[in-house]
Amino acid sequence: MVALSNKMGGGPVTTQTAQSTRYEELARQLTGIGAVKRDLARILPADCPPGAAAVLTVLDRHGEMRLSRLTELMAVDMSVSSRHVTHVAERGWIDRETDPGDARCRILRLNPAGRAVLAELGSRYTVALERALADWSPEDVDALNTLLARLRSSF
Amino acid sequence: MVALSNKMGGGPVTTQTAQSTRYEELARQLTGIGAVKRDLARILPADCPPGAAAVLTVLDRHGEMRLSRLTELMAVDMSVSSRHVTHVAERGWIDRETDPGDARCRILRLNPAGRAVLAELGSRYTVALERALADWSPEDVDALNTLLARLRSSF
DNA sequence: TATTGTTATACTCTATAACTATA
DNA sequence: TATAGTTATAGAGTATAACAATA
Repeated sequence: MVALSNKMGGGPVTTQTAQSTRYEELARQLTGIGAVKRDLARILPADCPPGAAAVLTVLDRHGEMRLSRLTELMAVDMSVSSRHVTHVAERGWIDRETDPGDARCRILRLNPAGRAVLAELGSRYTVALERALADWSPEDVDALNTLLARLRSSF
Repeated sequence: MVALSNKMGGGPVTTQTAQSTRYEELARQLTGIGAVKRDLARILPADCPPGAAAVLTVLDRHGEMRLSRLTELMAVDMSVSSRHVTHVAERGWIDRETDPGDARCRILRLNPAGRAVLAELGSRYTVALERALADWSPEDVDALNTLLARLRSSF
């Protein structure tokens, strides 16, 4: 790993300075990607802010769970996920059923109304991204997805 | 473009549903990347929040400019960049000099103090990313940088 | 009158800390 | 006593709209 990280993409061994630049560039790109995220957030329905959409998405992908696990998957503080969950529960998009094994916990479960919201979100995202990435090959989109997933798991 | 966007990466023609999934996956990944950004934001100096760091970075990359151009490059509303600029100017990291050609504008210019802050930021980012991405090849980091840059320009 | 910037206000996300209920 | 979750509070980012100054 150390040896590899000392090689440039297209050439021979490089300096520590060039190494730093590569990582600094990644930091810059991640900062800049905020604009893309803001653009996507703007297309959400008015009563479904990004945090609420994230709750629905995680429950759809990983199935029913307790708040502690949702918190872990969202990588935020539990106070944050708790508020987002309250938001989606108040709108009837998830059900909260007391955990039979531990009365302190409730099982969070996506319901049909939540699935409908999720379908609407997916549709809007798809329309927006299809338009923006019209000149991307599917392979490139997949490559970006793969690298982003790997980046997340590296943290 | 349309023909291409109807092919899967590793197989034959696919359905509209699978197409949507690819874009929805990208939306999910972009949402999830927020956790990485929060991690990186945590390593910033206390008096240099992400918005301030972004101002310094853009001025370093693109040279002196007026607020209107900075706003464009940061892809935010001018009210936002104006506040960030005030923040870094109050700390003496940039100079604001009246534009000779238009008294409404001021030229924003990174000064030595700002460059010192920027060097510190770069150092912290590099340390954090070197640790987190220890098992990444330089080629993969470069590939991610390239795709992220392309994503930004597609919006 | 149009443009550049600033500021007031409001909303969302986030974390820390104090608190409640249950194990 | 320890853990799951809630809520109060505060800080940061952002956008809209009203405003000031200059072109």
